[in-house]
Amino acid sequence: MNAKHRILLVEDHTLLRIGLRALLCQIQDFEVVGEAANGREAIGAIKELSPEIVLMDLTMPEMNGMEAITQIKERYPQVGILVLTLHRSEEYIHESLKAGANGYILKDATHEELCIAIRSVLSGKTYLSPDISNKVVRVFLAGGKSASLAFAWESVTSRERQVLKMVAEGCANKIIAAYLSLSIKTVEKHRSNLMRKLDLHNASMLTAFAIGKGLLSGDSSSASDPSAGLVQRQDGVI
Amino acid sequence: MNAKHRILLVEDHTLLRIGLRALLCQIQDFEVVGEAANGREAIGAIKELSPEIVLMDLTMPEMNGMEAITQIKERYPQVGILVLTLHRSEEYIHESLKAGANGYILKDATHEELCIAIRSVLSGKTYLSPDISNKVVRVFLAGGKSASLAFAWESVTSRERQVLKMVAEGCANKIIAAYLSLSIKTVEKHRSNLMRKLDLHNASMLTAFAIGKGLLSGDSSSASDPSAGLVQRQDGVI
DNA sequence: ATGGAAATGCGGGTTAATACGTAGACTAGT
DNA sequence: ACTAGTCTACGTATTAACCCGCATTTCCAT
Repeated sequence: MNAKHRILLVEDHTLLRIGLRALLCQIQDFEVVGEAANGREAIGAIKELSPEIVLMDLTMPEMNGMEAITQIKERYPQVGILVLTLHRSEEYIHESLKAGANGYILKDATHEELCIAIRSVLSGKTYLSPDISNKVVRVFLAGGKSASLAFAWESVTSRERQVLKMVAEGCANKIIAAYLSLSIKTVEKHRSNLMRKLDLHNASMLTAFAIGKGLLSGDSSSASDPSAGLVQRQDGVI
Repeated sequence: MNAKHRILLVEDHTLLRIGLRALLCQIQDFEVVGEAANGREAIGAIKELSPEIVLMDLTMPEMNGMEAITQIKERYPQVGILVLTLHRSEEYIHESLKAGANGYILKDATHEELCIAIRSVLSGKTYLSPDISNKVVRVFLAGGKSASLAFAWESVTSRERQVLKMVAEGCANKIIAAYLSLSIKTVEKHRSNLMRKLDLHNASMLTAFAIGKGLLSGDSSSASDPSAGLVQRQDGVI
């Protein structure tokens, strides 16, 4: 009866990780048995430490949260996964829940909410932050309409993603064609297909979409670095 | 000699804030005298609590860190300000230091580094994370070349920013002209001036820049989700 | 007051992007 | 062998974007 609940923290921001540990250790029946700074470490840590629940960030180097969740749920389906992130977008929520997350809570939650969320997941329930559950409910009421965007995205082929990435980086069709050894006409076709599939109607929208998708500049910190996405490929020298 | 150093936490992510409090309270001579979730609250808290040092995030609602630092240093120049953020971009570093920050540390720093940074600022020194000081030195060696982007941005007029925002939202010139009651030619001119000033050469680059600058309120998913404006309250546990 | 910057607007011209239709080559699955 | 999907590519046409110079008005600061 004295056994503490074993918690694993997966979070790349060291200070937040240590802070969370300090916070959770104050709770009588919680025990932080380990920490990991990315998805790969997390999987190793689960094998070794067999925690009951994992608190997981989504945007991390090496292996991101979504992939990690998928792999963890494949190998250790009994482990509860509570996503702890700052991302409010339906994109992340949808992907996380689809990957098998048992809860989704925001980093601006309170201490109390975190505890409630952890206990919910420990007892087998699914916990969503109020903001998050609003979105989920709204999509549910809308008949999963916005899931159509996720569906549309899955219909985008890898070649098209490649083109999308370069478009978002500011490359002109001519540059993309040269870089990928294609005809401009082909690039235009890919671009046109992208816009049709995603229901976007110009280069700006494609760029905003790609950035939101995280196609540019791996980590979230440099996602808000104005100079990060603007690579020097516009020079045209390949 | 038993007086503890008075610390104020300014950070919008509640969990990190509480975690930091728990962390810093473990140090003998540190005392967290207050917390604030944005710049406006921070200024009020300083007036009331007169801390020696402020740990401040940069990206916050209501009033962001940069503005807050400027105002705090105007009114309470004796208060040390240590920026604690996840942003590694020269943009933020430059702006923060220019506004008067006494230190700049990243959220993936360790517990020990945080303590060292706080003590450095308390003793009147300037502390920069190793990664950060590297960048500062590099820019210094390059003769401040990359500060040119920050300078360029300041030369962008408010009307141009307005146009930039709409361009990044995917609006065509015609739409922008109608919305702002302008001639298409004028919009084209603003757009052209923006591209010249910022050294960007098409709509995609403008969009990426604007998103990096945080000119767009919503994320990409809500940008392509027409129903994203609706909100409703709902209980957390489902 | 007078110069400078900002905002607005036009003309003329070039280039790039977008829309739409068509179609061959290739791959993978049935 | 047949089918479906993707990647590739072209043609044609329209629209939007981009570049350059110039002019006007307003407003602010020296």
